[in-house]
Amino acid sequence: MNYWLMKTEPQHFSIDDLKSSKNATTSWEGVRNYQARNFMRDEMKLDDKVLIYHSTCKDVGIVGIAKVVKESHPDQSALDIKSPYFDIKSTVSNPRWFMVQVMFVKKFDRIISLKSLKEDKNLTTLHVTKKGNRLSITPVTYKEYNYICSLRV
DNA sequence: GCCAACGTTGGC
DNA sequence: GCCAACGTTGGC
Repeated sequence: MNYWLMKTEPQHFSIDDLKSSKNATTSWEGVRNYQARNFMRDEMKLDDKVLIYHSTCKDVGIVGIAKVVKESHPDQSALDIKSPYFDIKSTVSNPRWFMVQVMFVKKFDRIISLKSLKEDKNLTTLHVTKKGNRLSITPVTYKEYNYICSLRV
């Protein structure tokens, strides 16, 4: 099993929005970065665990856990001309963008702030603590995942 | 709103 | 293939 961190902007789609979604499940649409796409398309497998991270907001950090419930399939929003994620270069026969579906697992009792992640000596290898990190989906090691879960319930 | 860091585009 | 220009991300 693999472990991941996925960023979301809570003013757009928060962990509470995920929890209150139908079946507590959402399609992770709108990723338009090749590296992040490749993780979803090639490496994210059923039941992989996902740390949900809130970015570009007042309280930045990891807020809870989700899991993969459907593996890679084409991101339909790229084909929808009315979608903000529309991409003219993506077609039905040759889709450019892929997504997975994730399901809410739990919300932590409180956020694990970016500040505390950065200060934690056990998490110096976590991608999100590194300067200039912009990738919206990053792999997390089993060790990092377990450690982060041990910080919160 | 600022700005550093990074990704993408396109001319050459 | 190089690289400058531009666009985006995201913390602060």
